[in-house]
Amino acid sequence: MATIYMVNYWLMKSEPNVYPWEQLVIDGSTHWDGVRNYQARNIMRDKMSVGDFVLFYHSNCKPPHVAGVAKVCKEGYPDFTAQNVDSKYFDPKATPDNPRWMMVDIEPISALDAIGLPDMRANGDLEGMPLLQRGQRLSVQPVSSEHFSIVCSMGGVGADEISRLSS
DNA sequence: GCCAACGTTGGC
DNA sequence: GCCAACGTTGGC
Repeated sequence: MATIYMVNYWLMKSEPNVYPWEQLVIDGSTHWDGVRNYQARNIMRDKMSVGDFVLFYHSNCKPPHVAGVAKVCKEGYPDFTAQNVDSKYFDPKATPDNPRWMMVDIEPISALDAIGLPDMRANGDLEGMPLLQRGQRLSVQPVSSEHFSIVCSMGGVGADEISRLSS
């Protein structure tokens, strides 16, 4: 009997002057530290699974854009930077018993031609995408499989090609 | 640099 | 538990 694995899709924001897509490619994988928002934490802790796809989004730049596709390669575990007094992400309320903040690891799958936020807004097929909602600030957010495919296509890589590259 | 939208903090 | 003050995010 075959086991069906549910693959989910996400979008994660990073400021290019803090941690750009190019650095992820150099590193080969990275732990997504520094998330200090409960909603985003809960997604990483409860929802993300190994094999899930991630749109890697560059925020706070002109224009903001999706830069590539990554894949979750390690499921939620404590964000150790919260317990490091020397880290800018240090949180005195985080302890070994109650780490408070969680992270996942991701690895790059494929670069995309930069897909600017204005282009995404202009694409009616992306209507309803959380990223495009007014006032949304979540740094880790869900993406539907349909929207994921559309964004990949806009970036010059078919979703089937993404699947092939990730296996 | 502005500011809208949110999230968090802490006094009461 | 309310809510004002404050801090942060992030597009513009």
